[in-house]
Amino acid sequence: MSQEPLVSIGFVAKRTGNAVSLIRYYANQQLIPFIRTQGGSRVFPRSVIRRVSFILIAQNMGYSLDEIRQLLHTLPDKRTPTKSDWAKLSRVFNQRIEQRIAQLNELKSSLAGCIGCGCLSLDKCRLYNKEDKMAVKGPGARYLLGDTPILHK
Amino acid sequence: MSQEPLVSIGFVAKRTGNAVSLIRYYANQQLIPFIRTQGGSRVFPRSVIRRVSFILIAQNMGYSLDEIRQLLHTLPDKRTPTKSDWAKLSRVFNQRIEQRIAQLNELKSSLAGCIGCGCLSLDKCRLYNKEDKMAVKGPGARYLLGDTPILHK
DNA sequence: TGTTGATCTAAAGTTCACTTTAGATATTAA
DNA sequence: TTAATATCTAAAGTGAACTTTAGATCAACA
Repeated sequence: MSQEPLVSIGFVAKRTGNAVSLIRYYANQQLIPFIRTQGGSRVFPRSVIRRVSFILIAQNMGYSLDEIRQLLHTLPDKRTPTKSDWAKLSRVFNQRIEQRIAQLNELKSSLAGCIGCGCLSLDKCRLYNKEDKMAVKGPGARYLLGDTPILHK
Repeated sequence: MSQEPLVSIGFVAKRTGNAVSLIRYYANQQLIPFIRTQGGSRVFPRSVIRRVSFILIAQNMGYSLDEIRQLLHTLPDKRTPTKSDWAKLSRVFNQRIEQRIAQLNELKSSLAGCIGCGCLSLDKCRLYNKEDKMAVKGPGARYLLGDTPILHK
């Protein structure tokens, strides 16, 4: 396959700061590649450390493991991902970060507008979630910070 | 108690864009106040709509329902929260938003530094999580984006 | 008055993301 | 070689945040 050095599950666990059971779980979930020794133990290309790190960050960003699996499928299976493979992936990722930051900024001003100053107008206060999975988990539209329009007269 | 208009569970559900079961759940979880009609139905002060909205936003920010319960306990039990009650709460909240934005910006530059440009140095790439609950769920330190120092020679 | 539709309860079920358990086999270090 | 440590599997358990189910009661209106 590749000349990449192979590492044990314990090594990966320690290096990424996680439990061995988690690494095994990710392996079983097809999130990280591995091969077996003659004895049956999993061994991993060293690059899975990077991959696990990516998974953790993506989770922190609100991606589910399923979505992460999709994302990682853009990486090559047969060879060790190169810098440019990762770079491509991280560009997508960066967009999400930007999006999320924008969202939080919006939230901030909404809070200021709706709660802070006491403006209760529906127009200004109601934030409509437009299908952004990262914004609000779960399906369907949700009205945020929307108090009743009755107060609005 | 108060002269605030009372609304049904279905009304709250519709107004906040959620299932009735969720509103009932939050009520049972002591996240939103309610009283009973003679017949046994829950009725809510209209202000719970605002409260529910707050819960949804806070969840989106990464707070657990437990933490949200804590946050909401700073609101008055006996009277309808005033603008300044909410304002106080939203200040705390705003700090978290700021924090989170800062964190995402850090993540962005780390991604640029570690993945984008191919710098694999451990010093630059490893992000140590310092107990920030919002940053990374789960206990203990996690090393993010940390690939091996061996490549660093 | 009847009949829809809303609400009730308690308990069980669901999904996600893991961890734990138990007993077996492998690998490494002394 | 022996003992300690690491890893294996399959299955069950966990906790958070809900939803679903079933059967009963309540409320609104034609």
